[in-house]
Amino acid sequence: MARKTGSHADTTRPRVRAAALQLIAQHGFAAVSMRQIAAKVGVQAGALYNYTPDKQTLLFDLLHSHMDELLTARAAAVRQGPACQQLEGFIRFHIRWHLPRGDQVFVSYMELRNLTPENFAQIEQLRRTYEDELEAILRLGVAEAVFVVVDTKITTLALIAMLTGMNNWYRESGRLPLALIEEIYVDLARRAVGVASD
Amino acid sequence: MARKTGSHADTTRPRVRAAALQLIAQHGFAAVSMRQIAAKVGVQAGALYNYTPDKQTLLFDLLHSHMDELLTARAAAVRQGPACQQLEGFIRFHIRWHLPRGDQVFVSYMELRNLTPENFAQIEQLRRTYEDELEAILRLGVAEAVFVVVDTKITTLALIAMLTGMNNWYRESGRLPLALIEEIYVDLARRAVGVASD
DNA sequence: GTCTATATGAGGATAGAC
DNA sequence: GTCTATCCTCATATAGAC
Repeated sequence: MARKTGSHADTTRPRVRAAALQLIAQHGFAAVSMRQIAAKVGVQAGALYNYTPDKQTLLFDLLHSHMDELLTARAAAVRQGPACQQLEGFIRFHIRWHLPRGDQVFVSYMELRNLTPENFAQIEQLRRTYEDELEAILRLGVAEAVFVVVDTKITTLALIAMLTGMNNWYRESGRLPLALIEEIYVDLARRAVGVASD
Repeated sequence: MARKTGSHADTTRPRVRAAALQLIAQHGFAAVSMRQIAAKVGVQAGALYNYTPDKQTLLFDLLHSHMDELLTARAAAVRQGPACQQLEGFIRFHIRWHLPRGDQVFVSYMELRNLTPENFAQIEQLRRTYEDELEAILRLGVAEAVFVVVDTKITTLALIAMLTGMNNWYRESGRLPLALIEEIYVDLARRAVGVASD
């Protein structure tokens, strides 16, 4: 496992990212040192600078990749049919994509304030794009007269918060199976937009 | 009269807490130095140690006070009547107590991982106590057969996440008046537990 | 690409004067 | 209670050998 020198860029780069992500999720960006990350990867601190110009860029790359992957996955999902069906699809997509990515989701949410203003603005725009996906569905449902929603923006934010909050407590070893939890959240979302459950 | 040195414990202590809270909310606990806090208070770093044995204890005190104040306020609120009325009361209480305390709420949520395990356990217990307040209402509603809820614990967590998420976007200068937002959330909560809105 | 060594600065915390 | 001065540790980032 421990080789002393040589070319390992292809394997080391993802390992740097993985180590950084895990440590930042556990301790927070500001509390994690480049030395800690290097130690987890198994290299010296100086070697990290082959993969990132500085610590800030490392954080930005992690968050940017996260949002890119999320939006790419969402774009690949089915987004057709009546609003009620699309809403259910969005909820299930969100849960299935976010729950297995605890560290990424946590870091992407908690470390926003450690981005420089320029980097923050970029990430925030991507986040907004994702939220707009849900709001568009709510608007569609209102237009179809199947959703009863006072304000689509507020309801969107409330639903997103509800969904994202799952990552704070969900554990695979928990009391309820994921399938049931998913059903509960689909039901909560349907109720939130004023659609009777089936 | 403006003295440069002397006894200012009564005024300095709350100023230390206020400065720490604001800086931590803005930059994060690990990123804030004792020197920064001292500068904001207008004293030298060493003087802070008259008010806290160390930085960790300062954070713990902030979070502990926050939870104490929350639970005290909640205990003083009306908690009688049918479940439907109690639910509405809880939602309004939560919003009215949390929204004006942006920094405290943010710090209390974001800095949990920077507590020592012992300190974390204490805060977590207080948080649980608060959540149990809401779950008790849901259980009551189910017992009264006016709420239709698959799982009271999950629904409790979903509602709390929805409510706490408000702090992330609500601004006094925002698009909608607080009174309307409150109505929307009361309505969302009612729908979540399966009660038709009025 | 990784190493060792280091420049340069900031961090938490303490001691002792006033 | 606050100040100044300082100890000691640790941080990010860079330079140059291999």
